[in-house]
Amino acid sequence: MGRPPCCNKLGIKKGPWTPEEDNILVSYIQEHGPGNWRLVPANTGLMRCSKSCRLRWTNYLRPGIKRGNFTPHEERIIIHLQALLGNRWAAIASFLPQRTDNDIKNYWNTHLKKKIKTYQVAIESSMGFSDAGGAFSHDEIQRSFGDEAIKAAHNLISQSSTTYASSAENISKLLEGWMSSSPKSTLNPVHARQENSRQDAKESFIVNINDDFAENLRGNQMKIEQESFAQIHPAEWSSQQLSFENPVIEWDKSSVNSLFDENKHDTCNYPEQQVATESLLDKWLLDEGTEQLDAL
DNA sequence: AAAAAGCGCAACCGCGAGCCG
DNA sequence: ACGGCTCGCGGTTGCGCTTTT
Repeated sequence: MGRPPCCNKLGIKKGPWTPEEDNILVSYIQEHGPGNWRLVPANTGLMRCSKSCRLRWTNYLRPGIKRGNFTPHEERIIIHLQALLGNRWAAIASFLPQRTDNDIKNYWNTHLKKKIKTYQVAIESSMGFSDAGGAFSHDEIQRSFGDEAIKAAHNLISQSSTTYASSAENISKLLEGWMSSSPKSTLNPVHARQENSRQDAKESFIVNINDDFAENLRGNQMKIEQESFAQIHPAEWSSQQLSFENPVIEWDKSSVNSLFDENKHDTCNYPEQQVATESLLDKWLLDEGTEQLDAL
Protein backbone atom coordinates (compact mmCIF):
# COMPACT_ATOMS: atom_id res chain seq x y z
CA MET A 1 0.00 0.00 0.00
CA GLY A 2 1.90 2.99 -1.21
CA ARG A 3 1.27 6.66 -1.25
CA PRO A 4 -1.28 7.64 -3.88
CA PRO A 5 0.15 9.59 -6.81
CA CYS A 6 -0.35 13.31 -6.32
CA CYS A 7 -1.70 13.75 -9.83
CA ASN A 8 -4.55 11.25 -9.46
CA LYS A 9 -6.63 13.61 -7.40
CA LEU A 10 -10.01 14.50 -8.77
CA GLY A 11 -10.15 17.72 -10.77
CA ILE A 12 -6.44 17.86 -11.47
CA LYS A 13 -5.80 18.93 -15.04
CA LYS A 14 -3.29 17.06 -17.17
CA GLY A 15 -1.81 17.56 -20.58
CA PRO A 16 -0.31 20.58 -22.32
CA TRP A 17 -0.23 23.90 -20.52
CA THR A 18 -2.16 26.85 -21.92
CA PRO A 19 -0.63 30.36 -22.21
CA GLU A 20 -3.07 31.51 -19.53
CA GLU A 21 -1.83 28.88 -17.11
CA ASP A 22 1.76 29.82 -17.93
CA ASN A 23 1.00 33.46 -17.17
CA ILE A 24 -0.52 32.60 -13.83
CA LEU A 25 2.43 30.44 -12.87
CA VAL A 26 5.04 32.97 -13.98
CA SER A 27 3.29 35.81 -12.17
CA TYR A 28 3.13 33.79 -8.98
CA ILE A 29 6.79 32.79 -9.14
CA GLN A 30 7.85 36.35 -9.95
CA GLU A 31 6.16 37.39 -6.76
CA HIS A 32 7.06 34.52 -4.46
CA GLY A 33 10.03 32.86 -6.11
CA PRO A 34 10.30 29.18 -7.04
CA GLY A 35 9.92 26.57 -4.34
CA ASN A 36 7.14 25.50 -1.98
CA TRP A 37 5.49 23.88 -4.94
CA ARG A 38 2.66 22.37 -2.98
CA LEU A 39 1.43 25.89 -2.23
CA VAL A 40 1.44 26.94 -5.87
CA PRO A 41 -1.82 25.29 -7.01
CA ALA A 42 -3.58 26.35 -3.84
CA ASN A 43 -2.44 29.97 -4.06
CA THR A 44 -2.89 30.43 -7.79
CA GLY A 45 -6.06 28.48 -8.40
CA LEU A 46 -4.29 26.43 -11.04
CA MET A 47 -5.89 23.03 -11.46
CA ARG A 48 -2.47 21.41 -11.69
CA CYS A 49 -0.57 19.31 -9.21
CA SER A 50 2.51 20.76 -7.57
CA LYS A 51 4.73 18.42 -9.51
CA SER A 52 3.35 19.59 -12.81
CA CYS A 53 3.90 23.24 -11.80
CA ARG A 54 7.49 22.60 -10.84
CA LEU A 55 8.14 20.72 -14.05
CA ARG A 56 6.58 23.39 -16.20
CA TRP A 57 8.69 26.04 -14.51
CA THR A 58 12.01 24.21 -14.55
CA ASN A 59 11.69 22.80 -18.05
CA TYR A 60 9.97 25.59 -19.89
CA LEU A 61 9.24 28.86 -18.11
CA ARG A 62 12.40 29.38 -16.10
CA PRO A 63 14.36 32.40 -17.39
CA GLY A 64 17.58 31.79 -19.26
CA ILE A 65 16.56 28.57 -20.94
CA LYS A 66 18.07 28.16 -24.35
CA ARG A 67 15.92 26.32 -26.83
CA GLY A 68 16.63 25.04 -30.28
CA ASN A 69 19.54 23.17 -31.77
CA PHE A 70 22.45 22.02 -29.66
CA THR A 71 25.84 23.30 -30.74
CA PRO A 72 28.68 20.86 -31.50
CA HIS A 73 30.39 22.05 -28.33
CA GLU A 74 27.30 21.27 -26.27
CA GLU A 75 27.10 17.89 -27.95
CA ARG A 76 30.66 17.12 -26.95
CA ILE A 77 30.01 18.14 -23.38
CA ILE A 78 26.96 15.91 -23.19
CA ILE A 79 28.74 12.95 -24.70
CA HIS A 80 31.71 13.33 -22.38
CA LEU A 81 29.63 13.77 -19.28
CA GLN A 82 27.25 10.96 -20.18
CA ALA A 83 30.23 8.67 -20.52
CA LEU A 84 31.56 9.84 -17.20
CA LEU A 85 28.32 10.01 -15.20
CA GLY A 86 25.88 7.78 -17.02
CA ASN A 87 22.29 8.97 -17.29
CA ARG A 88 22.58 11.51 -14.50
CA TRP A 89 20.89 14.19 -16.53
CA ALA A 90 20.57 16.70 -13.73
CA ALA A 91 24.30 16.57 -13.08
CA ILE A 92 25.01 16.85 -16.77
CA ALA A 93 22.58 19.75 -17.09
CA SER A 94 24.40 21.58 -14.32
CA PHE A 95 27.29 22.03 -16.72
CA LEU A 96 24.99 23.45 -19.38
CA PRO A 97 23.10 26.09 -17.40
CA GLN A 98 20.96 27.13 -20.34
CA ARG A 99 19.70 23.63 -21.00
CA THR A 100 17.27 21.62 -18.95
CA ASP A 101 17.90 18.06 -17.89
CA ASN A 102 14.79 17.06 -19.81
CA ASP A 103 16.11 18.70 -22.97
CA ILE A 104 19.46 17.00 -22.62
CA LYS A 105 17.83 13.66 -21.94
CA ASN A 106 15.60 14.03 -24.99
CA TYR A 107 18.50 15.13 -27.15
CA TRP A 108 20.57 12.20 -26.02
CA ASN A 109 17.79 9.71 -26.63
CA THR A 110 16.77 11.06 -30.00
CA HIS A 111 20.06 12.19 -31.52
CA LEU A 112 23.29 11.39 -29.75
CA LYS A 113 22.60 7.79 -28.86
CA LYS A 114 21.85 7.07 -32.49
CA LYS A 115 24.93 8.92 -33.66
CA ILE A 116 27.21 7.01 -31.36
CA LYS A 117 25.54 3.72 -32.15
CA THR A 118 26.04 4.30 -35.86
CA TYR A 119 29.66 5.03 -35.27
CA GLN A 120 30.15 1.96 -33.10
CA VAL A 121 28.45 -0.29 -35.60
CA ALA A 122 30.64 1.12 -38.33
CA ILE A 123 33.78 0.51 -36.34
CA GLU A 124 32.66 -2.94 -35.23
CA SER A 125 31.86 -3.78 -38.79
CA SER A 126 35.25 -2.67 -40.05
CA MET A 127 36.99 -4.53 -37.21
CA GLY A 128 34.99 -7.67 -37.73
CA PHE A 129 33.48 -7.60 -34.21
CA SER A 130 29.92 -7.33 -35.32
CA ASP A 131 27.44 -9.64 -36.94
CA ALA A 132 26.58 -6.61 -38.99
CA GLY A 133 29.73 -7.22 -40.94
CA GLY A 134 29.38 -5.98 -44.45
CA ALA A 135 26.90 -3.31 -43.51
CA PHE A 136 29.63 -0.75 -43.94
CA SER A 137 32.49 -0.99 -46.35
CA HIS A 138 35.87 0.35 -45.37
CA ASP A 139 35.43 3.13 -47.92
CA GLU A 140 32.09 4.13 -46.49
CA ILE A 141 33.50 4.33 -42.99
CA GLN A 142 36.49 6.26 -44.25
CA ARG A 143 34.21 8.71 -46.02
CA SER A 144 32.00 9.11 -42.97
CA PHE A 145 34.53 9.29 -40.20
CA GLY A 146 37.87 10.12 -41.78
CA ASP A 147 41.28 8.48 -41.87
CA GLU A 148 42.40 9.61 -38.44
CA ALA A 149 39.37 8.17 -36.70
CA ILE A 150 39.91 4.86 -38.45
CA LYS A 151 43.59 4.77 -37.54
CA ALA A 152 42.86 5.69 -33.95
CA ALA A 153 40.21 3.01 -33.74
CA HIS A 154 42.57 0.40 -35.10
CA ASN A 155 45.30 1.39 -32.68
CA LEU A 156 43.04 1.40 -29.68
CA ILE A 157 41.27 -1.81 -30.55
CA SER A 158 44.56 -3.60 -30.99
CA GLN A 159 45.53 -2.56 -27.45
CA SER A 160 42.69 -4.27 -25.68
CA SER A 161 40.47 -7.30 -25.56
CA THR A 162 38.24 -9.12 -23.02
CA THR A 163 34.66 -9.10 -21.98
CA TYR A 164 31.86 -6.90 -23.09
CA ALA A 165 29.95 -4.41 -21.03
CA SER A 166 28.30 -1.19 -22.00
CA SER A 167 30.48 1.87 -21.82
CA ALA A 168 28.14 3.47 -19.34
CA GLU A 169 28.32 0.43 -17.11
CA ASN A 170 32.08 0.37 -17.16
CA ILE A 171 32.41 4.02 -16.37
CA SER A 172 29.76 3.68 -13.70
CA LYS A 173 31.63 0.80 -12.11
CA LEU A 174 34.76 2.84 -12.14
CA LEU A 175 32.98 5.73 -10.53
CA GLU A 176 31.25 3.52 -8.01
CA GLY A 177 34.59 2.73 -6.45
CA TRP A 178 35.33 6.38 -6.05
CA MET A 179 31.88 7.26 -4.83
CA SER A 180 31.68 4.53 -2.23
CA SER A 181 35.04 5.46 -0.77
CA SER A 182 34.17 9.10 -0.29
CA PRO A 183 31.53 10.92 1.72
CA LYS A 184 28.52 12.33 -0.03
CA SER A 185 28.24 16.05 -0.51
CA THR A 186 29.72 17.96 2.38
CA LEU A 187 27.25 20.77 1.95
CA ASN A 188 25.02 21.54 4.85
CA PRO A 189 21.90 19.63 3.83
CA VAL A 190 19.55 22.36 5.01
CA HIS A 191 21.42 24.95 3.05
CA ALA A 192 21.69 22.63 0.07
CA ARG A 193 17.95 22.15 0.00
CA GLN A 194 17.39 25.86 -0.19
CA GLU A 195 19.70 26.26 -3.13
CA ASN A 196 18.60 26.02 -6.71
CA SER A 197 18.34 22.35 -7.53
CA ARG A 198 20.54 22.52 -10.58
CA GLN A 199 23.26 24.21 -8.59
CA ASP A 200 22.88 21.54 -5.92
CA ALA A 201 23.37 18.84 -8.45
CA LYS A 202 26.45 20.54 -9.78
CA GLU A 203 27.89 21.19 -6.34
CA SER A 204 27.18 17.69 -5.21
CA PHE A 205 28.81 16.31 -8.31
CA ILE A 206 31.84 18.52 -8.06
CA VAL A 207 32.37 17.89 -4.37
CA ASN A 208 32.12 14.18 -4.99
CA ILE A 209 34.31 14.17 -8.00
CA ASN A 210 36.94 16.29 -6.27
CA ASP A 211 37.25 13.90 -3.36
CA ASP A 212 37.01 10.95 -5.64
CA PHE A 213 39.65 12.22 -7.95
CA ALA A 214 41.92 12.99 -5.04
CA GLU A 215 41.46 9.48 -3.67
CA ASN A 216 41.94 8.00 -7.04
CA LEU A 217 44.98 9.99 -7.95
CA ARG A 218 46.65 9.47 -4.59
CA GLY A 219 45.78 5.84 -4.35
CA ASN A 220 45.38 3.25 -6.98
CA GLN A 221 45.20 5.33 -10.10
CA MET A 222 47.35 2.99 -12.11
CA LYS A 223 45.34 0.03 -10.97
CA ILE A 224 42.14 1.65 -12.15
CA GLU A 225 43.62 2.61 -15.46
CA GLN A 226 45.00 -0.82 -16.10
CA GLU A 227 42.24 -3.01 -14.71
CA SER A 228 38.97 -1.17 -15.09
CA PHE A 229 39.49 -0.07 -18.62
CA ALA A 230 40.75 -3.45 -19.65
CA GLN A 231 37.23 -4.78 -19.07
CA ILE A 232 35.80 -2.87 -21.98
CA HIS A 233 34.97 -4.55 -25.23
CA PRO A 234 37.34 -3.49 -27.99
CA ALA A 235 34.67 -1.74 -29.99
CA GLU A 236 33.34 0.06 -26.92
CA TRP A 237 36.86 0.95 -25.99
CA SER A 238 37.46 2.55 -29.34
CA SER A 239 34.25 4.47 -29.09
CA GLN A 240 35.13 5.71 -25.61
CA GLN A 241 38.58 6.73 -26.56
CA LEU A 242 37.46 8.52 -29.65
CA SER A 243 34.42 10.06 -28.10
CA PHE A 244 35.02 10.55 -24.46
CA GLU A 245 38.73 10.92 -23.75
CA ASN A 246 38.23 9.63 -20.26
CA PRO A 247 39.44 12.23 -17.78
CA VAL A 248 41.18 9.70 -15.56
CA ILE A 249 43.66 9.29 -18.32
CA GLU A 250 43.56 12.61 -20.07
CA TRP A 251 43.36 15.20 -17.35
CA ASP A 252 46.50 16.99 -16.31
CA LYS A 253 47.29 14.88 -13.28
CA SER A 254 49.90 17.16 -11.79
CA SER A 255 47.47 20.07 -11.81
CA VAL A 256 44.84 17.95 -10.18
CA ASN A 257 47.22 16.75 -7.49
CA SER A 258 48.45 20.21 -6.69
CA LEU A 259 44.89 21.45 -6.59
CA PHE A 260 43.97 18.96 -3.91
CA ASP A 261 47.20 19.38 -2.01
CA GLU A 262 46.47 23.05 -1.72
CA ASN A 263 42.86 22.69 -0.75
CA LYS A 264 43.12 19.62 1.48
CA HIS A 265 39.46 18.87 0.79
CA ASP A 266 38.54 21.84 2.91
CA THR A 267 35.01 22.83 2.03
CA CYS A 268 35.86 26.40 3.04
CA ASN A 269 37.86 26.53 -0.14
CA TYR A 270 35.03 25.14 -2.13
CA PRO A 271 34.43 28.06 -4.52
CA GLU A 272 38.06 28.06 -5.59
CA GLN A 273 38.00 24.32 -5.83
CA GLN A 274 34.93 24.47 -7.99
CA VAL A 275 36.42 27.04 -10.33
CA ALA A 276 39.60 25.04 -10.63
CA THR A 277 37.69 21.86 -11.27
CA GLU A 278 35.53 23.54 -13.87
CA SER A 279 38.56 24.84 -15.67
CA LEU A 280 40.03 21.36 -15.66
CA LEU A 281 36.78 20.08 -17.07
CA ASP A 282 36.89 22.73 -19.76
CA LYS A 283 40.44 21.76 -20.57
CA TRP A 284 39.41 18.17 -20.81
CA LEU A 285 36.48 19.04 -23.04
CA LEU A 286 38.63 21.11 -25.30
CA ASP A 287 41.46 18.58 -25.57
CA GLU A 288 42.50 17.76 -29.03
CA GLY A 289 41.14 14.26 -28.75
CA THR A 290 37.61 15.57 -28.68
CA GLU A 291 38.02 16.92 -32.17
CA GLN A 292 37.60 13.42 -33.41
CA LEU A 293 34.00 13.65 -32.35
CA ASP A 294 33.43 16.07 -35.14
CA ALA A 295 33.89 13.15 -37.47
CA LEU A 296 30.58 11.77 -36.25
C1' DA B 1 -3.46 13.67 -52.10
C1' DA B 2 -3.84 10.52 -48.51
C1' DA B 3 -2.23 7.15 -45.38
C1' DA B 4 1.51 5.28 -42.79
C1' DA B 5 5.67 5.61 -40.44
C1' DG B 6 9.02 8.14 -38.05
C1' DC B 7 10.50 11.66 -35.08
C1' DG B 8 10.85 15.19 -31.43
C1' DC B 9 9.52 16.91 -27.31
C1' DA B 10 6.47 18.18 -23.43
C1' DA B 11 4.53 16.07 -19.82
C1' DC B 12 3.51 12.20 -16.80
C1' DC B 13 4.70 8.54 -13.53
C1' DG B 14 6.97 6.08 -9.96
C1' DC B 15 10.60 5.93 -6.89
C1' DG B 16 14.21 7.30 -3.64
C1' DA B 17 16.18 10.78 -0.60
C1' DG B 18 15.71 13.72 2.96
C1' DC B 19 13.15 16.66 6.18
C1' DC B 20 10.09 17.09 10.02
C1' DG B 21 6.90 16.22 13.69
C1' DA C 1 13.06 5.45 15.56
C1' DC C 2 9.32 5.90 12.65
C1' DG C 3 5.99 7.33 9.32
C1' DG C 4 4.11 11.00 6.54
C1' DC C 5 5.17 14.33 3.34
C1' DT C 6 7.60 17.07 -0.32
C1' DC C 7 10.90 17.45 -3.72
C1' DG C 8 13.75 16.10 -7.47
C1' DC C 9 15.32 12.68 -10.69
C1' DG C 10 15.24 9.43 -14.50
C1' DG C 11 12.42 6.49 -17.38
C1' DT C 12 8.54 6.39 -20.22
C1' DT C 13 4.50 7.81 -22.76
C1' DG C 14 1.72 9.96 -26.05
C1' DC C 15 0.56 13.71 -28.99
C1' DG C 16 1.40 16.52 -32.86
C1' DC C 17 4.27 17.53 -36.61
C1' DT C 18 7.10 15.99 -40.57
C1' DT C 19 8.64 12.86 -43.90
C1' DT C 20 8.05 8.93 -46.71
C1' DT C 21 5.49 5.78 -49.50
